[in-house]
Amino acid sequence: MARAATSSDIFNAVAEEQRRTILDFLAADERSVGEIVEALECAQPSVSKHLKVLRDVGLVRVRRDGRRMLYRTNAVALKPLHHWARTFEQYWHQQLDRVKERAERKEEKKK
Amino acid sequence: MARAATSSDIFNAVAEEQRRTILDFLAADERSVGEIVEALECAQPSVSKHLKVLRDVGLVRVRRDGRRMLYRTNAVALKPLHHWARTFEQYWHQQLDRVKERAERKEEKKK
DNA sequence: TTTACATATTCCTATATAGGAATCTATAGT
DNA sequence: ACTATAGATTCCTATATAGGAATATGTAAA
Repeated sequence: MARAATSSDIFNAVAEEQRRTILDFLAADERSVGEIVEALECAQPSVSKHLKVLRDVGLVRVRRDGRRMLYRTNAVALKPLHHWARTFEQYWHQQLDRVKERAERKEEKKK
Repeated sequence: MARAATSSDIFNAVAEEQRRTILDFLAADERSVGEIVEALECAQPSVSKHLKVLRDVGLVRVRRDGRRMLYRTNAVALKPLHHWARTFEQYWHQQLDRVKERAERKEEKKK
């Protein structure tokens, strides 16, 4: 079997760096495709394809304005990613604590 | 060009669901490959391959115990993912606020 | 040193890109 | 009705899987 489709879920969709950059760029305000192309210095068809993937998984919303399409990040759709990463917070605190302890024991020995 | 390698960064590595499940499973305690195979109901070679990807990006650590290999999640390596997702927190709060406002305006009209 | 057990690696195949080029579609202006 | 502009879609290709089967490697026990 091949890798899961990029548009099968948000994890696969944001695996591509350009798509993360697009989400960053569209987070605060809506922007046209042309503005994204200029900001990313990326070919227009590539941007359109990335936007389709992001649309398919609900990470961006679109509305038409004349002949331009205005895209905007749908931040809420990133919650599952944030939530998953967050479940590991407790463990990395533990890890840092262990590092600290070791450093402190070393200090003790010096004395 | 094809998709970036799964082992090119943590975002690509965790795009695969099985690999996320493995990270969940190895978060609290170290486990042998056999235990992972049993827990995931996944073929042993597949698990070994997933573990290699996770090792390559630093998401798991290994140590040998006799003829078993004990793996454990290196939670700290997930921080960049958490941090990136977190930058959108402010935006989804704004979104939820807008939804709330709309609901409240509706309530007002009813009266 | 055989034998058994635990993992890792190799080989194979179907599939899904990402990017570039070319083309199609839709809307606005004249 | 034309023409120009903004985006979307299609076609093409090199590349990287994920999973299954078979095999190799490494360690422990008899």
